Amino acid sequence: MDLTSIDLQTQVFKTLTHPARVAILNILRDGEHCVCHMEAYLGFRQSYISQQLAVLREAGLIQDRRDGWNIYYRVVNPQIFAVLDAVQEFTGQKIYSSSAPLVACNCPHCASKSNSD
Amino acid sequence: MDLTSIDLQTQVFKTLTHPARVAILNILRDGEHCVCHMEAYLGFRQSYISQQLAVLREAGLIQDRRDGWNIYYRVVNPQIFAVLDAVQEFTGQKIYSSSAPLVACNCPHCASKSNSD
DNA sequence: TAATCACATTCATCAGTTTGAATATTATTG
DNA sequence: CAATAATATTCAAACTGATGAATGTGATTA
Repeated sequence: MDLTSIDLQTQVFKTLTHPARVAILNILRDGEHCVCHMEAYLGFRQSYISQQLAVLREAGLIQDRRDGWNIYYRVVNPQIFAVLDAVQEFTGQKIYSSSAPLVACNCPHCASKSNSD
Repeated sequence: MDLTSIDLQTQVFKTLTHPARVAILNILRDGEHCVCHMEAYLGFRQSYISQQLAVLREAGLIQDRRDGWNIYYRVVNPQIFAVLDAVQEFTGQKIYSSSAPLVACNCPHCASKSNSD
């Protein structure tokens, strides 16, 4: 049997073994967000979040886009959410819906959202 | 936000980071199987498979049942297959269907199957 | 009860991951 | 071009997991 093709799958699982990384992906369910969001929402230091973002980026799970001062991250392939959904079903721990409210930071993206509310 | 509830999920992912363990779970898609199956099918030494089975067992993903000389393993909660399905979709690596043919070993279970063929 | 069969556990070494602290980079503004 | 804001990288110590070799256990048969 071909364990090589399974390696591709276990690599994905490896990337998902860290709570902060899973939390980040859950934040990205409703589209792109800047790093300051994750800082505000997760309460970790900036450098720590950047480390986890680097792991997710190198694993090919997320992409970044710069806009002025901010860098916005988004998921490359939304099918990753099906993996998160499945494990949430399995554990009975549905935490995030795709419309989960996020804490606002002072990036232009959030500022405009707050203004329009 | 509650990272504790995410820990439950990352624990599942941790258990799935090993190719042999994912392969074992895929073997268990079509019901219970004895250890000799996994030996025959995966080509690992018996003690190695037992080690991986212990990890899966301690993680609560599989259960065992003794019948004479053989010990049969089965998945506790079939929803785990949805997790495997999701990651196979994500990577584009659909390896196993639930009707994947298995190598026969000389346990009573397989012997009766081989006789009926 | 001794031998055997199927399976489990222990242990030690090696490799990879996590984590925090410190520092670097890059675009933007004045 | 100097200062600043947002984010990234590096490094080292502590921890965790993988692996193989050897051995243990427990049910079964003779």
